[in-house]
Amino acid sequence: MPKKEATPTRPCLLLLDGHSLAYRAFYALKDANLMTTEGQHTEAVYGFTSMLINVLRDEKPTHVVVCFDRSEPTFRHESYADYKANRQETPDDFRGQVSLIFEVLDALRLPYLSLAGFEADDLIATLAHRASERDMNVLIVTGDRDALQLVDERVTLLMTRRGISDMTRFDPDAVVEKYGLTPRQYPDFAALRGDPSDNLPSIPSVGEKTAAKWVREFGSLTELVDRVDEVKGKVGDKLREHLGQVIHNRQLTELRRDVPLDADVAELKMGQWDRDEIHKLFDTLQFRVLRDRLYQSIGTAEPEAEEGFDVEVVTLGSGQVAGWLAAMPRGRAGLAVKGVYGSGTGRLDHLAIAAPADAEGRRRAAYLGLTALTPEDEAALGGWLADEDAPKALHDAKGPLLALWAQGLDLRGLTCDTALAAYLAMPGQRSFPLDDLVLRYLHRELRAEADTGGQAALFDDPEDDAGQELAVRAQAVQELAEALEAHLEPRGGIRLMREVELPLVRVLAELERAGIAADREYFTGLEAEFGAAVKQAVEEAHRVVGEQFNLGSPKQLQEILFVKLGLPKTKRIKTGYTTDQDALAQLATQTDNELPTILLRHRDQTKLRVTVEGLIKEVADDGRIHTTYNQIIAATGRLSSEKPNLQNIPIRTAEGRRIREGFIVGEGFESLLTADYSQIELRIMAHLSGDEALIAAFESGHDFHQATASRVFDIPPQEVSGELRARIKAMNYGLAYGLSDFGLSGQLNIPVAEARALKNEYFEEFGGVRDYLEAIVAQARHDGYTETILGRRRYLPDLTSDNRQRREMAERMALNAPIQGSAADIIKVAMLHVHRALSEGGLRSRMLLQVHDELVFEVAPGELEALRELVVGQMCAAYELRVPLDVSVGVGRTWQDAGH
DNA sequence: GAGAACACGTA
DNA sequence: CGTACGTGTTCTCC
Repeated sequence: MPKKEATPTRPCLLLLDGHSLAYRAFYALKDANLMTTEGQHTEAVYGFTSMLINVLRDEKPTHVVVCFDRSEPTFRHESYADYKANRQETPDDFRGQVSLIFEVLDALRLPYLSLAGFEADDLIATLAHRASERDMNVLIVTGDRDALQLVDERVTLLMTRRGISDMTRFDPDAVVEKYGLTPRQYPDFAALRGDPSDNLPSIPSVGEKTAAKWVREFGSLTELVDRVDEVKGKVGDKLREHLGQVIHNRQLTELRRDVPLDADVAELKMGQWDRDEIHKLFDTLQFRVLRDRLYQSIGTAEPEAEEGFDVEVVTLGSGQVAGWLAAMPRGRAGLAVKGVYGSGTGRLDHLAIAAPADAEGRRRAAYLGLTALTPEDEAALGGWLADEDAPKALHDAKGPLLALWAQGLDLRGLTCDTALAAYLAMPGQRSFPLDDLVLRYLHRELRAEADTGGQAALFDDPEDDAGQELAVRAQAVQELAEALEAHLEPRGGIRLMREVELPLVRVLAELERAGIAADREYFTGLEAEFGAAVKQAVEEAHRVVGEQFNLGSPKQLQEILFVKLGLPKTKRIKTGYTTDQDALAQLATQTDNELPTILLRHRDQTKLRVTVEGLIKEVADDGRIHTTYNQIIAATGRLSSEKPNLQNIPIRTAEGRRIREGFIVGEGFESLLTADYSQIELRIMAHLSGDEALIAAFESGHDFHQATASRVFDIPPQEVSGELRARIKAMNYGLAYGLSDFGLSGQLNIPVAEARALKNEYFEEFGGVRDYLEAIVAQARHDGYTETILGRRRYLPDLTSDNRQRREMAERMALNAPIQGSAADIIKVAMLHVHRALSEGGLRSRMLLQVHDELVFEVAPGELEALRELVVGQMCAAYELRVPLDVSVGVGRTWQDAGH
């Protein structure tokens, strides 16, 4: 086999409009008033550099150049004396910053250009044109809308929206979607509309709407001019009257693609920057944080992997799907999708399927659009996707699954989800981008392998680029699935993936699709109520202090509390002294000042108001809230919930519980049912430690905390006071978190010595627990990881760290991970079993939410008792511990009523 | 403007 | 100086 050269699918040229971005940055940061100690303003150079770092990190261009305007008049000024005549003079604070930007670019070894008589836009147009001709992709970054005319299949525009980094990405479709016009039509539209910023006059009573309508109707300005008599009414007269001016506008709006530049686009390659020079320059500019960001994001030149992916991809046209699928070799296919999904729904537009290697070792892939399938194609594809016996691998399948469901398709036969597999292999990582995994496990780049020598024609059609890209992903997923399975196999992770995590994807998708019904009006009323309470607290606080201040600002609070009022100092934090709940409560009792109490109420009510606001925003058109569960975030194996987070809805206070009344039973259902495990983590601790006394406490039939307290203090259970029970409860729970004597003393408000004594008394009775906790840390230090009852690992390299703080942190994690993680394992198994039993039992009731140790169901009419029995039965039997699992159930119209 | 810090809700 | 999360607001960057 001839060695293939490692070139990316296609080189990418990044073109930036220097002045446009510098101005944006300057105005965005003007209020921040950034300057060096010598008084040199740095808003523009700071903002520009910050944006540049982000774009380089996110887009990884191969070539780059920054274009600047010049002070000399341009050909536009010659043609139109008033061109940009209304521009305000450059602000004083901005002066000098452009030359600093040049210095930054020099240090970064990035080229920049300007040419007398032309604007940066024209240079960009010219370079984009040249790059396109050389088959490069182009990415333009500017705040100038005139650049929209340059967008085509090869040229993408990133336009700054408000500041500098909030950018909209424009490909041709996006331009049409946003403006209802093609990129080519945009300058026609701009000429008709006029442009106040360039001082181009507009036609009286013709605004954006009319201008856009004409261009759409006639197709182009030329056509409109030819048939100008067809435009009826007063606006028609106005148009005819100002036609000359419009045509002149049009000439000025056109960007020149033939600027006489010496630059050869192929030579604008990204190079390595000068570390020394960057250090010196950033020292002068006093860019401390920015330097760290630079080194972090692009500082470590990533190890270049040599190879990409060899894929033969065909774009399947009408009627070709069935045949291609039928001819696919046996084995597991890789799948990659393009589309949007989330919040329980979605829509896919393209799909790539990477077939397993055939007998000769050839790998073929197909790329197909989902929007224009023939009925036959759709049937063939749908059949294959839903075929349990056609094995597939996908990266992060839950979203795509929801999208497919929304499109009337199903996905079965998933034998590996590479994101899940990677999560089990590296549970501490918080995200699993495909390109990173490919580099780590396959030692390759996520890109197509291009043949050397004039084969560029292969990819001439930009449409094919998209297909190629998606096919590469599909291929990567297919190979990655094998690699990750090979990695997990000897580590005991395969069963966990196949029997728990993978089947759970489907269950979670159903939860997300179902959502939970919300009472929007109720929430709105609640929001108003909390809002009023907030307002009142603010007024009271201002009155008490005698001045206006922002109660939401910890910084201002510190100033008021500790300086102005001179109240006792609280716990130190990075920025001074904490103003958190505990501290405020302490101040409230320590002093006569009523402010801490008011602040507490303000915090409280603000939090509730904000929570309700967040929920209202998330109510979908179906009147339900569809959260998204993240299965690959929590290092312990728990799920997390986002958009909105339904796992932290208040429950502790009466006011907070009112929010739960807004979660209601949906139409067609009878009630909500909640089922939660009582003290599951403590039961797991009893199981794992095997401590007979602890096990006995669970089997005693008494309240668990009461029973343990009775044993510690050697008194009959019924004589355990509330105070003693509370102490032991804190102890029971604290143990699983690695609670220190200090922490316990703080929590119970007792001296450290007393806390230590309490702990010793506890361990005298429950010595097995201490032995277990010590053993688990020792084992983890030895092996490098902890394990749950289902073999879920958590790696803790810091257990051998020299840094005491890090090491002790890791020790607490090691204590907690098997307990929290095993609880997560058990409820995941319970969810699978409940789900299966619901379907096998033919029940219409459905699972809606999971909150770590609680499941929420919607009860179909007449199914309450059957559901209760099924849920309790399945949850209790999910895993056999040395103590029984206990489940308590509540039923009601709202989540609050269903609580217990 | 982006990112860090703080604060706080749940299990 | 108790684990695991997600979200909102304010402040800093220089």
